[in-house]
Amino acid sequence: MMSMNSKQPFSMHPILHEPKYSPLHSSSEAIRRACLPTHSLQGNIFAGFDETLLQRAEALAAVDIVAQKSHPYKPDATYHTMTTMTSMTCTPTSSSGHLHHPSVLTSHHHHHPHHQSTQGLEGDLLEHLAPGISIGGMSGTDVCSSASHPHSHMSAINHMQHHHQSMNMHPHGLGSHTSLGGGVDSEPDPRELESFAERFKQRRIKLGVTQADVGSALANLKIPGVGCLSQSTICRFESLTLSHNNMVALKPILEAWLEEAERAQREKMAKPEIFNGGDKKRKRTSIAAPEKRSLEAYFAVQPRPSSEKIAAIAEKLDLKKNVVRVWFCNQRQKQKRMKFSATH
DNA sequence: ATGCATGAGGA
DNA sequence: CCTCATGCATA
Repeated sequence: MMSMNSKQPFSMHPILHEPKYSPLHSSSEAIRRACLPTHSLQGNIFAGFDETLLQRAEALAAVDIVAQKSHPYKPDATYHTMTTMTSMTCTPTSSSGHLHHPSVLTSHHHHHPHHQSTQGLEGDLLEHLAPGISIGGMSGTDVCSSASHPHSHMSAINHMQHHHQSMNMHPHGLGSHTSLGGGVDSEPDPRELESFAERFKQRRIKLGVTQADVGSALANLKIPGVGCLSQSTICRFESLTLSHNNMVALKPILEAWLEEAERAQREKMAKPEIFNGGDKKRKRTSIAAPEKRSLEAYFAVQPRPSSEKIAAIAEKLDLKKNVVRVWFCNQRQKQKRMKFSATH
């Protein structure tokens, strides 16, 4: 309905890239892979019929189109994976499968202390927390600004030369090992995350702050290891469309922001001032519907095609190989994304 | 709210 | 090359 998207300042510089944090990859990966065997079977079957595979998939895709009105076929095999003959086994409750500790995010990052300070520090404070509801007026456009290159980007949050030891814990959250007495690592409790996300969104709206504002303001909180985040991420957090680990990692940060923002608002209200800055940049390649249908069909049969197959698919669909590869990566990510709403 | 993309880090 | 966390550009 209403897109409260009033601005999207930031765009960070691609200059720093140093070490990096180390999430919990391997573990979840291992688990995931352990669940794959099912595919191998069919993988072998199809291995000798590459073309058959492709044709079959395409045919499937074609059927899809027609089927939309005649059969109860679902065009988005993507999320259902295998409509045909595969029955993935260990995925259902996979949610619990890949949750480990929230060691994500850690960072360094230099934030420029920008601010042309308009007035006292109060306004400043507010601006920091919510660039949109600031008093002095222009604030929005300074957070992690730097726009310019049509492609500059990189991960903002991360590293810290700390040893990212895997003191991982189980979905019980009793790690408890002395890691700060704040709440940096909370319990991997899905329900808590879910309710927090809802609360967060509501209070955020109450504050009259957009998702983009939150993302920007985050950098000003100067929480060790935290820079700004994009509107996308805030949105995904609120809608729980992030991985569990990601949610767990972001929660304390957003929680901190929320508290500060509300505190700031309490001590001084301001008039919302809207600012907009617009500058265009990169162009997003869009995959046409037909191609997308084919890709989905391929994905249904083989979510992880080899380089060769990707190349073949790319050629058949007349798409760049990399586009196809990335598409598959993204599909996999989507397929795995935590939809606790469904499983919890 | 989402689609396509980048990149670090891990094998 | 993959996974994961994130982001820009869009619908």
